[in-house]
Amino acid sequence: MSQTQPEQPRPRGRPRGFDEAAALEAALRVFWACGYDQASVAQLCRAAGMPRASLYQIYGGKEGLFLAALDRYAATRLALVAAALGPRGSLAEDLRAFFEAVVTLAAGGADPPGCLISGVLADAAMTHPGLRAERDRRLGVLETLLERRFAIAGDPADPAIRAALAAAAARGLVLRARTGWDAARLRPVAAAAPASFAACPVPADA
Amino acid sequence: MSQTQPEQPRPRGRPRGFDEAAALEAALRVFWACGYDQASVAQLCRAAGMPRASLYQIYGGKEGLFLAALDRYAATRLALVAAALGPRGSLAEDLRAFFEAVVTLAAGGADPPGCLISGVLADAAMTHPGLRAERDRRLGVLETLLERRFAIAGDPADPAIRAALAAAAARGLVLRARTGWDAARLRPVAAAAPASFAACPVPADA
DNA sequence: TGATTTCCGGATCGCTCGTTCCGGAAATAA
DNA sequence: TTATTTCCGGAACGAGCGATCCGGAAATCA
Repeated sequence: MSQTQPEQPRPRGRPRGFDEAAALEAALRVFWACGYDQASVAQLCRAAGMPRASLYQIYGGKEGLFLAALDRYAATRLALVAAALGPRGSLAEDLRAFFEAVVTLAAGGADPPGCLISGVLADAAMTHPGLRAERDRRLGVLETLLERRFAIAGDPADPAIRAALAAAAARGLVLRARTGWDAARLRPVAAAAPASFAACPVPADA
Repeated sequence: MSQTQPEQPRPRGRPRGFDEAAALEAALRVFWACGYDQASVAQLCRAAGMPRASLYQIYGGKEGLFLAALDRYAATRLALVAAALGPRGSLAEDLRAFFEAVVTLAAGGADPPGCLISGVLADAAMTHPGLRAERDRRLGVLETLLERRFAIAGDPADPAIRAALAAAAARGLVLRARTGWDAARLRPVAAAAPASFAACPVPADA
């Protein structure tokens, strides 16, 4: 009861001198704040307290570290946004919670402004073909989540189109957060979104 | 009547061996396709048919060339989007023309996908402080245009908020264009936007 | 024609980057 | 202790970047 030994009794040689999870979190925030290309390996190692050699040993390189950071980002940040959608109240109520979660994520203050996926990853994928598939997969998640929620609400129009439009609005808000708009300025805009995307009965092709 | 001599009789020394307007247009497209940092001076000069020395002579450097490209972009591309807003018809009709112009600009096929301002400039400003003011000014133009149009329509709610939301949706569409969505895929989403932003009577704070 | 002004092509300079390599240090296993 | 395995700190490499410089070439002016 004095010690917990959840897994292996001990690795073999000299143990690591840094906390892997804390290092990944620090690297994630550097990528988030600076962007993929502008975050230098030296800066990442310094912030993470991780030796250069260990970065290449564990993640294979800068790109591998970035992919691991994306996983952590999805698990710790996007999970909150996804949970806000997930049906709890009316469509308008859940959309309200969703857009509020988006504003908190993008301009909450605790983390760098903007979004690691729609901002940093989407941009990095333009010049690093190895990140294209990751970008397409990660971006598609939001449309899928919204489409499911619209479908549950029995929305009369094509849920995929409503989802794509709501996702676009969310990403436009996030872009504004990255350009300096704070939460107080974004919140009234986000508050107007549910009425636009849920209250309107139908896109009205007539 | 055989020749037109609009301005100076002649510059003094050896004349330039390239067309300045065509060179700027070519540089604009390189920035648009590659991004600011990824567009190397060598690549810009090659595409523009402009010698390195002339670039520094005329524009002072890479950043000066980029600012000139932004001016050209606003004059030749954004003018179309602004004109679509009108006012020419009803609010819904003008919004329909606006979002269609946005899709054409961002995924029309003739130019690189995405937007030079909300994409390339917004990203470059993150790491080049000298571009921040330019970014804030250029981004604000769209909100201003939309706000004027909403105000003309006598929209019951705060026009600035409706404008910010519509601008966010437009930029989200543009982001999707940059990630590979073509015009055919974007158009139905854009077509659903006017009904969301114009038809709904009021954001409904109740 | 000769003098002057401007343009241009290429070499070069610092600088930063991601990556690799190597030897000493620290831990376990026998 | 001795042998073995793993981590770590720093030096070094090769490539690409933006920017500068210089001498020859091409045009106008006197």
